[in-house]
Amino acid sequence: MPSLGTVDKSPEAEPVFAQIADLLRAAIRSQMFAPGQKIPSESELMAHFGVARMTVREALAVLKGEGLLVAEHGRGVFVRSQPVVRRIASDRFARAHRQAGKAAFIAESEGVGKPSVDQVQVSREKPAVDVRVELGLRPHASVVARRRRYLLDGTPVEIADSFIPLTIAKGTLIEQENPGPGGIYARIEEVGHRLTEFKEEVSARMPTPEERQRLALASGVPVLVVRRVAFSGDVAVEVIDTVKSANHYLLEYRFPAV
Amino acid sequence: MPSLGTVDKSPEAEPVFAQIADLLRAAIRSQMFAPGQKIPSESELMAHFGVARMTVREALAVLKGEGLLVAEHGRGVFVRSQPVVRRIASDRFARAHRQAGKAAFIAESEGVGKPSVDQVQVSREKPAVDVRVELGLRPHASVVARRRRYLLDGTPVEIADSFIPLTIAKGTLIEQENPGPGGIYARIEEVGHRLTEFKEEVSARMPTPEERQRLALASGVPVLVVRRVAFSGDVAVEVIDTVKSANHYLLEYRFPAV
DNA sequence: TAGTGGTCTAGACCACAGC
DNA sequence: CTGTGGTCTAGACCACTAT
Repeated sequence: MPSLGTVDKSPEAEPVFAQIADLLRAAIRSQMFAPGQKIPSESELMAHFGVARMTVREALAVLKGEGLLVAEHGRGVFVRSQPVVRRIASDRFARAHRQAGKAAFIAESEGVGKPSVDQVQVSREKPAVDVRVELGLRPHASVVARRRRYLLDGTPVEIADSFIPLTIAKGTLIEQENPGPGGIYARIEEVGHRLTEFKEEVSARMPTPEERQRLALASGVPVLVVRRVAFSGDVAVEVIDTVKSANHYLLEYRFPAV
Repeated sequence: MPSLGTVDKSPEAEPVFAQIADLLRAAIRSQMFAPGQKIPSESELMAHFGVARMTVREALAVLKGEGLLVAEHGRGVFVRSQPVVRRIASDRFARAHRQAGKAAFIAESEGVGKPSVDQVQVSREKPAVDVRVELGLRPHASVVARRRRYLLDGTPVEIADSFIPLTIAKGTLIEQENPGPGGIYARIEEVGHRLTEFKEEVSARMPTPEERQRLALASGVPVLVVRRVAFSGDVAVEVIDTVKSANHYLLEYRFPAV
């Protein structure tokens, strides 16, 4: 084991677990432990620092929470290798893509990996209040809800729930599992709602347990929460709520100076 | 203490700490424990579930990591009250704001709170490689770096590091602590670089310890990382790296369908 | 089988908040 | 002073991985 330094156990010093976390963090940053590499076992760290196991584990918990380490049961603790980031430009909704039969997720996946979709659920329902207001619907109006998960090379990267007013989606392929070439937006334009503008609201938070499970997130990985509203003139024709693994996404926006 | 249910300690059941975390999470979601309210103490939870203290603490650690709970030493553990979210639209860089003497952070703070800036550091330096490439500079070119922290009603919300080519900033107010009315962008336009476009790249991750300290972040709060590049025609005139508390920000972008 | 991390116990002493 | 959470010890048994 490479030299990790020692800790100061005097009462006025920092907590020992914090010192160990700092030393390990510095070792990782300095590449003493490279991404993907195994760090010393808990037993070795106990011996090296002369502390109890829980103290070592607390230090490791700090670094797992920062997303720097991942544990693999029975194998060891490893430095998390940096993820491949997907750069998504805001032209991913270009009409040219739709006319070429590409839905947005397929367009943005080009050159990154093989896109796929699963856990598709389509239903008619009463929308939540905020969705209803965003769509400008009357209190008892219905929407078609499309819920699904997107994967890249088999790795789940995004959960997406779309809501389209029933008056637009009724009887179209939007109500089927497979909405056809060009995706939902192509179908919406076919029934006469030419898309003119998008609005996206971006925030971040820690995932819920269900999101962690569906996105197969390691601890210490937040999610990007994006709500997009598609407009045809002044009328909103779709609201989509997406939850993206922050590991896999980098969103790019361009806008003119006005 | 309200009824929290019981745990199943049989070997084939879920780990006890996970069950306790689930029960507490459900109690919080169902408003049994409302935001800001104190949850039962560790001793009470130990007695209620009949487990050791470390088991209770592990359950609490899970919920702290999710951002649902915060501990206050000597007082108790509390349900985190939901933060005020700042909605920031992408017109915050409008020239009209600059001409009214408002820098971007002041413009975006209107109606939200009282903006302020501290920890200002201005220096000339060699930029990091990625900044240099983004600015299209030659290998030994220098930039003016402006580092500062933004606060809203005294609460730190954002760390921002700007880099402006020395050829643009030299001898202007950009090299002073206070860049004057309208901010940096006003000064850049004054020396003949009319801004035409912005690019923003948005991602999220857990904060480093330094960022946690400077932004006064509770555990379980990620940061939004935004790099913005300002363009005058084809030439990049500024790169700014911002780290924002995800608690306080909701970014809004609008873009036309093309 | 040996070594790893995952869970859990039953204590201890400390620092801080509030009465 | 009491009760709270923060830190730490020294064990135990389990589940998983690799050989």
